[in-house]
Amino acid sequence: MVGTAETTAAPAAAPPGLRERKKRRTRDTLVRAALELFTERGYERTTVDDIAAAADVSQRTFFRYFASKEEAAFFVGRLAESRFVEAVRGRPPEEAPLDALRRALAESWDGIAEAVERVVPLDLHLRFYQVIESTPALLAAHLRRSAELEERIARVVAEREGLDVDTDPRPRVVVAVFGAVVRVTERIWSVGGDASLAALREATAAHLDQVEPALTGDWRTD
Amino acid sequence: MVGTAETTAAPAAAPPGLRERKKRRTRDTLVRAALELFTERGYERTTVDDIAAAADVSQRTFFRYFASKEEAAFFVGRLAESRFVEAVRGRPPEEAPLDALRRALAESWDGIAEAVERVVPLDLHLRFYQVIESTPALLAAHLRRSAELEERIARVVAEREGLDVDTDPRPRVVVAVFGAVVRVTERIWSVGGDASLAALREATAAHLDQVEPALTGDWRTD
DNA sequence: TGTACATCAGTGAACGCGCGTTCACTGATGTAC
DNA sequence: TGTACATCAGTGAACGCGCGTTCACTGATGTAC
Repeated sequence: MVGTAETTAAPAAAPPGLRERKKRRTRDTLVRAALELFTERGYERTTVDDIAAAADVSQRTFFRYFASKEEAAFFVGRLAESRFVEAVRGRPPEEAPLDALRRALAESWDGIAEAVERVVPLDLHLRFYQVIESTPALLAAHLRRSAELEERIARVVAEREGLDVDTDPRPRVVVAVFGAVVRVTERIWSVGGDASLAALREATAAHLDQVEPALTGDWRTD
Repeated sequence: MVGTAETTAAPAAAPPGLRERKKRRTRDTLVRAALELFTERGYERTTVDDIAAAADVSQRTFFRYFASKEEAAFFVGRLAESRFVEAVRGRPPEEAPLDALRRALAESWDGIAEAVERVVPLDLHLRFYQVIESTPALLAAHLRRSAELEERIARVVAEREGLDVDTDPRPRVVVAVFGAVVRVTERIWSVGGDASLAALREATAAHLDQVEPALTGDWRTD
C-alpha cells in the first residue's frame, strides 16, 4: 500500500509529482514532530496544536492528514505491520503455522527498519515504545490495534491452511498466542536498558523459545 | 477487597451502618444505570450526565464514586477479576502453571456469577461484553486492563513456582498465552448468538483444548 | 432517651481543556490547448 | 513557451462537545455524653 510499486497492479504507479511529494513531506514532518514531542514531554502533555506548530502548519492541516492524534502516533507502526502481514503471506504453505509466523517476523526486521527510516529515524520509533508502554491511553490504543492486526493475520493463516476462520478456532488461537508473546516481549524490552532493534529481535526469539517449556510440564525439572 | 470478611485481617469487619449501605446502594445504582444505558444506546452515546440523571443523582456525585466513565463501566468486571486472582492463589502448588490457571478459571465461574448478581443482573453484565467488543474505546480499555491483570497473575504464578518474574520469562509467557486464548474466546462468544454464561464457559474450555494442537505440528494430519 | 457536635454524602453552578469539526477563502500545482 | 482554467493543499477563526474539576454550601448519619 505504500511504495510497493511492483506488486500493485492497476495504475502502473507513475512517479509522484511535486504536489504529491510535498504532501508526503508535510505528512512525514507531522509524524516526526509528533513522535519527538511525545518522547520528549509525553503523549498527554502534547496537544495537536503543539504538533502542528512544531511542523509549522495549521491545526486544520494536521486533521487533513490524520483523523486523530492517535492515528499520527501509530502511523509508523502501521508501516511495520503491513510489512509483517506481507511476510506472513509469503511463507511457503507447507510450514507449520507457528513456524511461519516466527520466520515471517524474523525475516521482516530489516525491511521494517528500512521502511521506518524513510519516515523517521529508527531510533525515535523505537524510543516511542517506551512512551506507549508508560501511557495508559496509548497502551490501550496499541493493544486494540494489535488485536485488529491479529484478526487480519488469523485470516491469512486460515487461508494458507484452507480453513474457515469462523468455524475452526486454531488460526485465531495460534495467532493470539504468537501475538501475546510478542507483546510480553515489547513490554519487557521497553523497560529494559537496551532500546536497540537488535535487543528486541533477540528478546523476541528468546521468548518464543520459551512458549513450549512454559506451557508443558513441571518447571522445576531443569 | 469487597465483602470477603474472613480473609481480611485487621479491622474485624463490623457490619456496615446505614451510611455505608446507602453508599453501596448509590454506587450500585450508578453502575446499573451505566450498564443499562451502554447496552441500550451505546457507550459513546451515553454521557456521564445521562448516567447520573438515570441514577437520580448529580454529575458531581457520579465523580465522587468513579474517577471516570470507564471506571464505572468496568466496576463489575473488577469483581470478577478479583475472584479469579484469588482462585489462582488458591491452587495447590504442585499443579503445572497452565493447569492451575485453567482450573482456577473453571472453579471461579459460579462465584463470579454470584458476586456480579449482587450488583447487577448477570445477564446485563454478559450483554455488556458485546458493547465492549464493538466499541473501539472500550475494547482498548478492556485490553489494557487485561494486560494489567495478567501482570498481577504472572506475579502470583512466579511466587507459586519460587521464581523471579523479572528474570524468568516463563510466568509472563504462560499467563499471556492463557489470557490470549481467553480473549479470543470472549470475542468469538460476544458475536455469537448465545450470550449465556454456560456458552462462554464451554467455549473457553474448548479453546484452551485447542492450544496444544494449534501450536504443534501439521494441522492437516487429522 | 435526648441533646450537641462531628463527619461526610450529596448538591448546583460554573469552569478549563483539548479534541475534532465547520466555514468561507487563498494560492500553489497540474493540465489542456 | 505561454495562457487559461481546474484542482486541491493549506489557512484562520470560530465553534460544539463531553470529560473531569473546583467552589461554597446543605442536610443526613454517626457519636459522645
